[in-house]
Amino acid sequence: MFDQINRHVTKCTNLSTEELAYFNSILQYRPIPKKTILLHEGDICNFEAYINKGCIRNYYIDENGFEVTLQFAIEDWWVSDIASFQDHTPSSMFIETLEDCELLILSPQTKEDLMARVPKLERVFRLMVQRNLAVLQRRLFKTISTSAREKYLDFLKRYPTIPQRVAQHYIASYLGISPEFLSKVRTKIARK
Amino acid sequence: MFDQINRHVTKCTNLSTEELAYFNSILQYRPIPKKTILLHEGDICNFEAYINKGCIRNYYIDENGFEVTLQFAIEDWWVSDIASFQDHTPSSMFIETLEDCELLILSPQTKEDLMARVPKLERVFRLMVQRNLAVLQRRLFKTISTSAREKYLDFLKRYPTIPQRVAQHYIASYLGISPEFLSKVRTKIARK
DNA sequence: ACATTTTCTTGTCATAGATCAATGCCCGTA
DNA sequence: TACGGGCATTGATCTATGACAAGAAAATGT
Repeated sequence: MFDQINRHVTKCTNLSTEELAYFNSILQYRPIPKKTILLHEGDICNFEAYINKGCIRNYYIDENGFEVTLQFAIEDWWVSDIASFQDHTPSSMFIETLEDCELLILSPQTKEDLMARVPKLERVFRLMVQRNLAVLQRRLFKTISTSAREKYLDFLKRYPTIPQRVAQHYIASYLGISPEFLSKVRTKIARK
Repeated sequence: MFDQINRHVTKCTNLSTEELAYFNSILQYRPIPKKTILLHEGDICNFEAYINKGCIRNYYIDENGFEVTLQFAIEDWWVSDIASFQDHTPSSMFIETLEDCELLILSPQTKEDLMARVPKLERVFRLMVQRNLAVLQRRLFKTISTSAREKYLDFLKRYPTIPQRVAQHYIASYLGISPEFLSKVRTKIARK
């Protein structure tokens, strides 16, 4: 059950058996059914969840009720609203399971304890956030500078497994285009 | 000369006088004239720079030669291409001074040393990156979900001092709209 | 297997914003 | 004081994408 997450965490540092055991002991295992909203806008995010199995997205809802998907997360990813989690401030996003999931969860307190007891993990988490940031920077750039078609093709290249797992209108909301237009883009691509 | 950066760094942790002294001793002071390109696409970013004075932007150039400004940075901010800096991989962005600047610089090696010697700073830098990430998440959301007008008004609210310091076409490239259209948006706002 | 809901497609029309071109402005340099 | 080069503005088109509507297809539960 912890194999996957342990491999993940030790990718960029090495931990002793005791450290790993401690780490695993504080993770809370939670199976969650699909279509469950784990975090509502306005809530304070009290989890940082490693996905052992399943698929999750987090998204915003704008003033007109339109959803903007910030991220899809699948096996071996973490999901959270870091800002809300860190500062205990109300979140402005939603987090929702798209499939039945198995999660390994850190609460703010256990994470603090963990960092205090295994300081090496501070670095691991920093690197994780950095990677996240780099990915998001690139995405903003692409969002601003390319057409719907290119964004979709780029998405397929980077996340080839996602389209088989989630409904297309979610992908549209990730790309920042309407579902109808995504459909048109797809038929055009298919025709060629 | 180090007052500002020391206040900045001790905002979320407290360091002993020796730790601070060590930190300051490894910072490299560099005055840089305006319009200097500090990092070219393809280069490996070998600095993480704290801005003591001045204004900097980093930006991408797309396949059609259009610039997309990722970020303006002024006093009390850090600039770098973290991904390139961390992994020693070629950067895909440019970093350019917009005014004469005074920088305090970390190289990858000195940063490693610093982290090893003052582990508390690991946390400080993680929090910095997290904050960055949260800001960028919000920006992506706004970029996707709002009109040029709203984005501009939002920009004015969040960064009220920037417009006085940088040319308008830079702001347009930050907002992801053409300079001409920004001009039109502005006149419309002014008329009301 | 059927009914109901959700998702996807296709068409028409509307619009925010891009592109291009022309003009004037400001500012640094000689 | 004049001149040249970037900037900003304005107006006239053009285009990618959105909005709406209706139907087809696929998924879901009973």
